[in-house]
Amino acid sequence: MHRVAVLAFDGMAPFELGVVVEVFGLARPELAAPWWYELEICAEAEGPLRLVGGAQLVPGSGLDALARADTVIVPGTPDVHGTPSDALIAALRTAAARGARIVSICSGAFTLAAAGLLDGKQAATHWQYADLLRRRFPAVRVNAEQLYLDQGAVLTSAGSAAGIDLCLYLVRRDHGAEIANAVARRLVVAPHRDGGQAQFIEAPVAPDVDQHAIARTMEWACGLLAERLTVPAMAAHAHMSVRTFTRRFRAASGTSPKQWLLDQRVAAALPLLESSELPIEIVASTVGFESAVSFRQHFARVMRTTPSRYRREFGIMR
DNA sequence: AGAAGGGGCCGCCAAT
DNA sequence: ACATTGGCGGCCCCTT
Repeated sequence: MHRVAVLAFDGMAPFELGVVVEVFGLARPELAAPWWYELEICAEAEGPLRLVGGAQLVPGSGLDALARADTVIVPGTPDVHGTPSDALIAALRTAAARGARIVSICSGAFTLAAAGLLDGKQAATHWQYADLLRRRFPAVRVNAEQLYLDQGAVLTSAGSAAGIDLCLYLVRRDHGAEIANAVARRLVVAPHRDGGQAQFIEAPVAPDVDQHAIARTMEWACGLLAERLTVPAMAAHAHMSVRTFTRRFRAASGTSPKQWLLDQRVAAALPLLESSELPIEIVASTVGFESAVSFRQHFARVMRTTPSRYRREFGIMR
């Protein structure tokens, strides 16, 4: 059993709380995980806390929850210019010193930084706040490029939705990709999306209706990963010229078709690495790579490890 | 490991 | 006047 404590603040947005509840707060008896999480929503004040949108929240516990948590999650603070109370800072420091995993979402990085937990460490935050975070806490190495960053005991994530990616990543670390993918499927989100926030800066809101056409072609392509898929073939499936297809594809997804394909192939390889003992060569060709060499190359780019190291870490035969 | 060949990406622009 | 399309070409990165 693993206790997760998530902090709630007066004036917070309910979404980030919801993300954490979805991933850690729901029972998942269908998943065949040897253990699951126990979630506590806690707050400094006894509440009721006001949430953006007008609802009120009565937290289940106080800061004492941080003293028994294995993972502490700090969502975005409503006030990026303010300073957390001494009590909160002390509770966070104690938890960290005890060995608890400390996690922030969006502007929650400000709270961690104020507690000194990010000194000398790399940290992700929402791109709008990156400069402010740098200025207020020069000891923090702000990285505005990544969706989330794993610094071992301290993990930070960018905008609110990147909190989903980070929470799924934690599940992957704890239970392996197969379980994490199952949770992702239940939430109907991508099990893993690659790095950058740049795509969202360029296209903050998903554009128009032909999103749908692109999505259908993506789905079609996912079923044919093992085949030799070319961009012209995908364009033909979408009934578009190659030029229009690549243009719409980028607008809808933030990447190019080929890049997306490669990422999908890597993602498809994860469960094979985890729960089979197929040689790397076979895994590579099964998910559509022409050679093990290029598989290793793209695997490293996306996952920042080698396939065999990944298998050793997350494989069922661990 | 490193180089050559080829497909993919995207800025540019004329045409619609 | 303005937006969208799709061919072209050169650079880039993937593959071999």
